[in-house]
This record gives sequence, C-alpha cells and structure tokens, in this order.
Amino acid sequence: MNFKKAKQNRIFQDVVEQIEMAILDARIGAGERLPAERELCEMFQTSRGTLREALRILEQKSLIEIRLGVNGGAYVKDANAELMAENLAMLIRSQTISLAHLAEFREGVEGSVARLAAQRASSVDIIKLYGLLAKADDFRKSGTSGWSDFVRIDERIHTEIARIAGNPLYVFILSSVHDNIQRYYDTFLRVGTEEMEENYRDLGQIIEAIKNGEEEAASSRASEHVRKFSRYMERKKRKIIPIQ
Amino acid sequence: MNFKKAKQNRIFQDVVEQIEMAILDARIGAGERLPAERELCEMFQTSRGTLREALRILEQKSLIEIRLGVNGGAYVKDANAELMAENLAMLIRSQTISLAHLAEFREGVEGSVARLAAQRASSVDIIKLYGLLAKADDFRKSGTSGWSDFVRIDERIHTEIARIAGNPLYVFILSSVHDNIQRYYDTFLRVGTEEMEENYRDLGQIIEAIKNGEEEAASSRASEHVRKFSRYMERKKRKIIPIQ
DNA sequence: GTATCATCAATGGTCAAACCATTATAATAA
DNA sequence: TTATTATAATGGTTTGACCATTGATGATAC
Repeated sequence: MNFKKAKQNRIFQDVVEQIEMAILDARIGAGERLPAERELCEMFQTSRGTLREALRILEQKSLIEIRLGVNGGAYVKDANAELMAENLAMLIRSQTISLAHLAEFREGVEGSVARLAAQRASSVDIIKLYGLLAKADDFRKSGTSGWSDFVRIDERIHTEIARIAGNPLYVFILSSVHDNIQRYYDTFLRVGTEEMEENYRDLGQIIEAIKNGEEEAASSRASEHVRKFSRYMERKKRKIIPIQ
Repeated sequence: MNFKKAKQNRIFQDVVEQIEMAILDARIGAGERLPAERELCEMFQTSRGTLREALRILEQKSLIEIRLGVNGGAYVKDANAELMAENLAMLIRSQTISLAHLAEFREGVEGSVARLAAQRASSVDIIKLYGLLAKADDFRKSGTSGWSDFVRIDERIHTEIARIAGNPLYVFILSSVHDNIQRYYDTFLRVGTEEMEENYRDLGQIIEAIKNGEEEAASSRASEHVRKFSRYMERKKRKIIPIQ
C-alpha cells in the first residue's frame, strides 16, 4: 500500500489548508488582502501564535506576502516561479547539483523549447524576436561596454522563445534556471567582443530556424548556443580558480 | 542596480538563516536532531513563539522534520525532491499549467535524458536496464491483471535512465513530474494488452538505442513513447468527460 | 526470568494577554 | 498650500502557563 501517514492533528496545518484552498480556488484573488491576524484568529477560533505559524508557511510557499503598518497584512500573491527558483537554489547550495549539471539541464530544455517554438511561432512572434535581436545588435555594436545589456537581451530572447513555445511550465522552469545561473554568468562570464559577435550570430540563426519552422535546426542550434556559453564559463572559472 | 529590498528585521528570519546555513554547510548532518525548542530559545535569545515560526519555515522547506513525544524534536532531513514535487503540484492545482502541458514537458525531458544516457551508459547500466525490461516482460505476459505492476516497472526504467544520464537535476525533475502525473495515469490510463505490448516494444527499442549509443534514436523514441502514453490518456479522458 | 502494564518525564502543540515597531492617514501648525 | 505631528491599525515579540504525545522506566503478575 502507499498511503501517507495520517496527518498528526496540527491546527496550523488545517488553517494553512483552508487558506490555501481559498487562494487556489480563486475565492480570494491575487492582490487582495486577508483579514488582520486578530480577525483571522476569531474566524478560525485559534490563538495568534498558531495562526502566525500558518501564515509563515503560506508566506514560505509564496502564496502570500506580509506587509507592515497600517493597511499591512497578508496580501495574496500571483502564482509564480519564485518557489521553484528557490528550490533550485537550495539544491545548488547543498551541493547536490553543480553548475555543470545546471548548464547541462538548461541545454536540454532550451533545445526542447526552441523545437516547440519552431512548430508554433506566429508571424507576430517572429517580428517580436527580430525586434529583440535588433536591440542585441545595438549593444553588440557598442563593444564590451554593452556586455551586460547584451546578456540581458540574450535572456529576454530565450524567455520570449519559451513563451512562444506555449507551455507555461517551460517558462517557469527556464526562469528558475536563469535566476540561478545568472549569478555565475556575472562572476565568470566577462568576455570580449569576439564572443559577443559569435553569440549574436547564434541568436540570429536560432531565430531564423524558428521562423522557417525548422524544428531540428532550431533545437540543435539552441542547445549548441547554451553549451558554448557554458564552455566559456568553465574556461574562465579555471583561469580564476586554477586548481581546486 | 539589482539589490533586493533590505530585509525587514524579523528575528525568525535570522534564526531560519542561521539554522539553514548550519544544515547546508553540513555542520549538522542528515538524521541528527536539533536541540529542543526551549533550548534553542536560550541559544538564540528569543521567545518560543518566534522560534517556532522559524521551525515552521524550515519544515516547509523540507530541511527538517518534527517528531512528537519524548525523543521528539527537529530532525534534519536529506536533501530531496519533495519540495519541487509539491511546487509542481501547486502549479497544477492553481490551473496555471494543465496536464497536457506537463505531459509535453515530460516529452522533452525524457528525450534529453535518453540522449545523455545513450552517451554515457556503461555495460553494467545496460545489464540493469535489461533486467528491468525482463520484469516488465513478466507482467506483460500476465495480461491486464499485471497492468499496474507494468506501469510501475515502466517508471522504474525511466528513473534508471535518468540516473544513467548522470545529472541529478534530471532525476529530481523527472521524479517530480512522475509524482504529479501518476495520479492521472491511475485515473485515465486503464488500457488493454494491445497497448501494453506496444509500450513494451517501445521500451525495448529505447534501451537498445541506449546500448548502441545511438543518441538521436534514443531521444526520439523516448519522446515518442511518452507522447503515445499521453495520447492514450487524452483519449480516455475525453471518453469519460465528453464535453468540458 | 519474562511479559505486560502503569507511571513519568521530555518534548512539541496551543492558548492568552500584554507590549513594541512600523506605517498610512488624519489632524494640526506654519 | 505645505510641512509636521499625532493617531490608530497592523504585524512582531515576549512571557508563562497548560495540554497532548510518546519513549523509557519501573512495578506487577505470571
């Protein structure tokens, strides 16, 4: 059998479940405020300490956000990817997964996403992508000073491709990965105009493949693009930390 | 600039961070027990209520597990994928992502994983896979009565392939996906011997491709295999819920 | 001696009432 | 009008008490 252990009766758990249901069933909408703690205590017939334990859990789940002062309280948050980003971060910090693992995972995901985008991109999507590419071109022209802007646009393009793929799960997962990999890019990825040129060409090719509906080309080019970035980073890393 | 808002001084946050650091730096090992609440209060110079709010957060993060009674207390847990599974479940419940999205995502991931496995499988890995395949064969032979066992072995094979791929992130992600998709399979996926035969053949082909190091074949067959399952499910679903 | 049962103490779970800290808003002064 | 101050709503924290669960210990019966 496969039952979970019957829950030990913890009042705050029950409170969490009730509020969680209300939020997930959209009985309370994003941006709205829950009643004040002391009111909730009366509603749930519980003490403030117990209620606050429930609020901590909901806050940790990113379902609510607590604000201070008058008009403060528990505000319902939008469903978003923050939670997953933090989970990834924890796995990395606990050294269960390494940067190399994360990069490899991203390689696979970006490939899948590009393939779907090639299947599904509308003409409007294509125009949007070329618009972003033009911006990247501007930053590229301004040389190494435009590097950080270039990276930002690069990420925007990848996010846009994920959106075009039409599967919100990919958007969540990729934004988590980006959040967690970004730190390393900032630290290890200070490259010259040469690499920027190369990445710009890559982006152009990926977008072109998507435009023409060439699934395989889009997928393999996106994977290769990510792999290239990772290799730059590994190389830089080794220069900075020669032996470890 | 990219700084986060300076943290409002919440004592329990500070307590969470200190304990979290101790756990992630392995100053406290998995399975060990933190001091009792009342002792921790003295150590952190805080009240029990505040300390318990911190414990709730750590519990929600799956870093600790609380047990009751004598010898009870906060036990440090293994890092695992539970958290991500729950996040996925929440995204599904909040109807941000649908079953179809999850299945499509799985399709991409299983493809990537099979590709990596084809690159990296050792002869021992191959033997293990064929061992699992033989078990699947047994259940297949016992007809529809062996169906649920067959599905279980099917999942074991996929998990094993993820392990062979050598990237723990894939193992985490896939086990989360499995956890969340399993429920639907149980509900919608009661198929006959015909489909079981077909799935068995698929598994054999995937494993063979991995054995021969044929990346592309392994990847596309794994994707196709998952897609087939999803289509069965969609069909069943429509029969049960004709219009919705 | 062994097995069963009752008691006890350690530990988490809950409650209640008070006070502090932060902040939007209203009242007041310039 | 504008700047300052007071007020009150709301979250953050403390204290101390009591309840509930559970493993260990020792008493009792066989």
